[in-house]
Amino acid sequence: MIPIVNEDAPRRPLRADAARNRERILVAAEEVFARDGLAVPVDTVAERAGVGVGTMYRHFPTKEALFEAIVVHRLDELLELTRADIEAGARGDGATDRFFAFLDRVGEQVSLKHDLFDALGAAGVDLRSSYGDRVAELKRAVQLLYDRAVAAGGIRSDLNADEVMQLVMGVCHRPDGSPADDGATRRLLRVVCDGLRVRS
Amino acid sequence: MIPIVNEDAPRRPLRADAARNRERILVAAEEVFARDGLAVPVDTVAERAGVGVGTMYRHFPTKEALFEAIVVHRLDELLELTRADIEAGARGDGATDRFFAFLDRVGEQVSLKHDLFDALGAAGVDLRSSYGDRVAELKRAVQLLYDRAVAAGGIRSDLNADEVMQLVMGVCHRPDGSPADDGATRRLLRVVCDGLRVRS
DNA sequence: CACTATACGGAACGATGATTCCGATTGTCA
DNA sequence: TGACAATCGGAATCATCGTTCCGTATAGTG
Repeated sequence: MIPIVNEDAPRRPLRADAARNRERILVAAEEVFARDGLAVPVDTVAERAGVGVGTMYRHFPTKEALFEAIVVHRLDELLELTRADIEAGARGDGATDRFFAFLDRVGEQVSLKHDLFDALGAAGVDLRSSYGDRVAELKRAVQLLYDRAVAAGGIRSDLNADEVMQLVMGVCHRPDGSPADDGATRRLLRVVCDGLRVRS
Repeated sequence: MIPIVNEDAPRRPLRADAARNRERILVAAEEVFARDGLAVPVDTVAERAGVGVGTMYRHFPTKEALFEAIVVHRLDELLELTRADIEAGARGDGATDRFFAFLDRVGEQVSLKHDLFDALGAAGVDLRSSYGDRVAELKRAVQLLYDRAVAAGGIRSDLNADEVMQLVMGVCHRPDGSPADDGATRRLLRVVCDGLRVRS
């Protein structure tokens, strides 16, 4: 129950070079994971950061840990936007459009950040990751916005948050070496959104 | 230009046990690749076939080669159905429904056979695989059925075969350890099809 | 400036998975 | 049935990748 050590308070400030390297590693990892997802070898990140692997492992005890650091950051950004959407809180006519705009945003992130896709994909399978609660929150947000749009009468009611996520993720995912986007992803997402609308 | 040996004609008939093992390997691979996709270790296939890895490698010089044998078979089945659809050849009212039924079939295969997904996904990236021409044919078929449905006035016209495939594949793909289906996939595909319809 | 705790780099290690090799086995044919 | 080529099985090998270790370098401090 009571943790032996307080993990939140750093024992002491990092040495200057250590702090610098930690930052470099995070920046490099953000780029590399975005491009190639979790599959990329750790050496790639280290090289890109201009740092030895040993250094990486001092800062992040495991590849997973580094990945999680990135993904948690990504999810926090996404949740920030989401909260804005929720609080803007249209329940009337705006609800449907707001929901679609939200899906657009999620879709854009997923198609841009390969790591987000991997994380959310894996999250479906195992929710015990350290960002599991954030994923749960995201899912709750999706469900809430979806329910509001349903209540506003704009979209079909026979889905749930998981299924909506599967639609967006599936459609917006871009396989590894695929060429530039030129708006195809957005167009596809629009097809899905049209499909969600109630038949007029 | 002229091949030194004719690869199509087997030098001599296979020995009885060899033929039996070859068949077992194919059966095992079909099951295992369907369940786990290309990611599964070759030993799993060998074990399932009740055969040593060495035996596998005598029959298929590479993991890729075995995988291709399976996928080519899968694609041929799919193309068979597709040709039936094409020749049934409705150009009028039926074209849209026929197109959707076709997508249903593709979606079902993709969600059932994990290997098909891997193969088609990779095919987008590198078309030089030995089944590349079959994929190309499938794509042509999709385009044809799509064009007919568009001509019949049933669906939107701003997509192409690649994009239609991406929609279906993304939506129907089932991540590795995911639970049983209970019709969710079909429901999602229906959303997509509704999205493809022209607004009434 | 010297001293030491901290941090660094990258070679070495361990696990996993594809592929190769070779002594043992077995089908086929006379 | 005996001989032999085809085939088999699975241990050994090679490559990749995550992780650990340890000798070296350096920021911080007096």
